[in-house]
Amino acid sequence: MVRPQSALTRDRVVQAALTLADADGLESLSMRRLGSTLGVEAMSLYHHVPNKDALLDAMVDAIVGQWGVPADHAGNEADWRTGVSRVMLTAHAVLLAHPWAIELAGARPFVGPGRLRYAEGISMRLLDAGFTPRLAHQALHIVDGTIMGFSAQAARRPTSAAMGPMVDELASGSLGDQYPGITRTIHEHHDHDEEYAVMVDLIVDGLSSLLVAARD
Amino acid sequence: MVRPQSALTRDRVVQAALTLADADGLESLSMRRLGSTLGVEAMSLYHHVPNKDALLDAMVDAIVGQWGVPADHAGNEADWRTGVSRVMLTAHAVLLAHPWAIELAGARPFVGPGRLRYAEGISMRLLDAGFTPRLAHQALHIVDGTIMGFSAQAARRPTSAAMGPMVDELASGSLGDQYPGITRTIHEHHDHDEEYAVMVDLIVDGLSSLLVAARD
DNA sequence: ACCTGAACACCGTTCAAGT
DNA sequence: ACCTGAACACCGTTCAAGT
Repeated sequence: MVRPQSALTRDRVVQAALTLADADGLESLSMRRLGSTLGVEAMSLYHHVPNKDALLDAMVDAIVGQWGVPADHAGNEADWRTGVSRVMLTAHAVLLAHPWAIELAGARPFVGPGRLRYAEGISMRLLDAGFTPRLAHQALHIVDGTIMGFSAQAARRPTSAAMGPMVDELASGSLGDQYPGITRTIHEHHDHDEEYAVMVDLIVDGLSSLLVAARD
Repeated sequence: MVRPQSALTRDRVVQAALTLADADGLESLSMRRLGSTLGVEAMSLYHHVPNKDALLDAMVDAIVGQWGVPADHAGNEADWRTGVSRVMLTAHAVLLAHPWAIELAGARPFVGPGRLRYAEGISMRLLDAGFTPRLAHQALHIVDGTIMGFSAQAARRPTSAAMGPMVDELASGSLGDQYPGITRTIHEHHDHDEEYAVMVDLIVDGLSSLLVAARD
């Protein structure tokens, strides 16, 4: 009668999947392997999750749910910039801590509670600041696209092997005739986080302009 | 002695893969299936392509190579904005015509001739316009991230089934208490191409500000 | 109700064998 | 040199069977 404390639940399955993906990457996440980390046959998982796609959706939603929401700033409308910037920076950091989530999030349109929490946070903050519903909608897409696009760049492991032989040739300068522009810029060392901060400012400034323009 | 006109080449393999992915999606692209569209066993493909990953890299590079390069504008430096905008718009259109390329491009760091052509085009145009190498480098990342992030949004087929049940509930207004912000904005019909055009302007304006700031 | 084992219809890739 | 067939080590998922 005593229900074993190790009873499977949907939540334990998702958590174990997150742990496995963090440790060994997405390509190691098979139902059989996931089952074995839970001490159970693969087929048992199907009692708690309809199929692997649903599991992947739940994993992404758990990550997006960690992006947070803009703080309230005690009714200071002008501070929507701080709030939105902060969420964009947090989202980027969270994605980099779970790089597998980036390609998944880019490919799956699933909307769950985690994504809604984030979207609601941004939308509400912008509406409070005087954005029209239409402009808030567009701003959410802009914020979203920026987070995903920039995070994808940072997450792709730039190993020489994965990037291919041309990058080494570029770096050595031997392709200077054919690609003079990139040859001149490729050695600019870039602090990705700093670049992202510049991008976030650029976006928030842009949204600010859209807001002002819409007021006239 | 007559070499059969149907001889396999790396190029024919890649072309067939593009056609297959366009027609049936990435999940239908298996080596066995690809072989059969070429009238050949799967294993023959390995004489022209080292493995499937290399094939995927070649496919993405073929698509990125279609993004084009900024026109020269007869030495009119101020027109870097037109040139960069045009490439961003073309890139988006090309990606939407081959949606499978978006998730691939987001996941693979491979740099081939197609990507170099695009990167060289943008870099050169910016350097000509007076961007420092450092700023041109950063601008390329910004342009790249914007293209990928926004295209990913547009490419995810937003079928009700794939997005999950919460979107329908939101649309019906039944989650208005929990998510008042998105409930207020979700019905803003958005023309995605128009939104992207706004985003491109926002980015180009931002780059312009960075250029001006760097001059002081 | 929950878990299992065998099975089905696939994968990418190897390797020795054919021409 | 190029193509093949069989095989290996996997997949996600079904289904009937166990408790």
